[in-house]
Amino acid sequence: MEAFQLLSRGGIKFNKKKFKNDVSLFNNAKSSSSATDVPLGPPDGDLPSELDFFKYAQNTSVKRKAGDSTGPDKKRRIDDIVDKEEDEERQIEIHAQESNITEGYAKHRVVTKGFNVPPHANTFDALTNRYRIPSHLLANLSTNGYTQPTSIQSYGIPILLEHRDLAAISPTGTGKTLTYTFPIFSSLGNPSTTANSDAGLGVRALILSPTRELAHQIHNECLKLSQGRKWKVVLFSKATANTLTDKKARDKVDIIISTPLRLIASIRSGHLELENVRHLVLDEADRMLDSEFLSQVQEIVAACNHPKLQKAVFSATLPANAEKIAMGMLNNPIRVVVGTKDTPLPLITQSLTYVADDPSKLPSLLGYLSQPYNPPVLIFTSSQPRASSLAEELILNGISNVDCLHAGMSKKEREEAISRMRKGMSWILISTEVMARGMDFKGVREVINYDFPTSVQSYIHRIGRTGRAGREGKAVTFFTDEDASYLKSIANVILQSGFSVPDWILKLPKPSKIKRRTMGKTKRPDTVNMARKVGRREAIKKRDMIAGSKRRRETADISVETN
DNA sequence: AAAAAAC
Repeated sequence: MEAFQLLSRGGIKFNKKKFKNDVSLFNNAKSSSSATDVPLGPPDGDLPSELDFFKYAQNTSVKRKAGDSTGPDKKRRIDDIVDKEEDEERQIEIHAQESNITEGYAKHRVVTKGFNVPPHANTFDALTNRYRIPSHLLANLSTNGYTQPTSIQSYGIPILLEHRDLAAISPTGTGKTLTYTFPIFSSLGNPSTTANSDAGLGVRALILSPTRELAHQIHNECLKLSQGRKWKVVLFSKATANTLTDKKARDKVDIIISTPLRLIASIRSGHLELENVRHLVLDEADRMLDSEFLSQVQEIVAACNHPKLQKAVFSATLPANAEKIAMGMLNNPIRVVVGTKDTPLPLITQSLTYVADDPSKLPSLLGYLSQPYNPPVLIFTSSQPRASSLAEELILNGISNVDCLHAGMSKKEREEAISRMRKGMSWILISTEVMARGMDFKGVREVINYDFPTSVQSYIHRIGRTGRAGREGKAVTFFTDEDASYLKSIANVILQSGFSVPDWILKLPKPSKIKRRTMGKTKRPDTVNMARKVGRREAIKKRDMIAGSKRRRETADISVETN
């Protein structure tokens, strides 16, 4: 049934002319459970490209040279030395193969690059044959439902277990967190609280995250793996930092998960030593290495001065400049790319919706929400005030269970919003970029980009909040005339994922730098003010029109899964 | 390339 619905939804909904006459025509792609509402599928009997995951897996061409494969490491691999290539005057082996691991429906291509890449492990059992994995760790895997490693896990875990540096690029929702937490717990020896002669005391693993929420989520994952042993895994905050001002207390810590600035505050105040850290992980690496975070991260990396420090960076996206910085930080790194770089999961059905201008967005959204949809829905705006005001606006329009989350809110408010989301109590969460990366809400099946994302990376991470762990998802992106400058690049991403995009968008010229600059300066008004000025009348009309929407929604296909 | 997030 799910597959049928996905099949029926189609790709791009776009109708510029009609919009000018009637806002309501822009109630876009529905996901109804009622069979009568479901439009007919594509006329041809072929599998639509969005469901043809194998095609997706083959999307990227890899240069193949026939013949020569007589590398020194040939025996490490039975099947897959595909290519050799000169890279920065060094001979680097390229291993490429179709992974035989199925994640949902998707088959991912995995490409590794680097010296002496350890063979991957297709099962967790294969890992135990090759490495000494503590039994409690294996037990915790199965208790938490990890039966089969994902692609990134089967490649990344052996690499990290052999204490190699790693740059891992794998799509959203494919199990990156476990890829680095598992080897940490496996390699850490004994908790600092017990006899631990070889590795010394104190924090020996450090995981950095760009947001508090993601750090919190990583901490939860660590707790799952640490069950039954006395690991001290600290989610670093002002409060926890204050419990560690005593060196004796710090010596009991094994793992710290933190945002950069919080950690730096403790280093500078002399209340934290990182010289025994053997595992350093940058999650959302490209974000952590962009201009605002870079110097902070560099300061932390410099403080981790243990000679056996292992560094690993993870992300679903890694643009060239970020990769360059990352590779410069790593020592003899192995690079693993799962799937096609900078391409979202094929499980996410993507579409673009034209909404003319900013004032038209609210009526369009209300129209969208008057149709049956799958809560909880995650909605992205471009700024904190716009997130808050849109939340108010939806509530004013009689939509219940609306939550808002941005970094301008208090820690407590943020935690409560997350908690309601996890419990399935929110139907709609309106947020900024703070929620764009890493957050794993298994129930989220729809993402709406109310404001256009300002980068391809942002787009990929935002829509990656759905379609997690092999589930289907749906992503709708509003665009206005103002978004023309970025439209083409996002449209290319959608095209690359196997969905169709109107021709005229792909033919858009590259916007001049001057234009881009002026566009960046046009300030978007709050959605509230905007609604008062222009959209209010339509909004009220719409509200009356959709007064029955609650009734309708109750009969809609509501399946909220909680974590 | 640009806003948000980090304390």
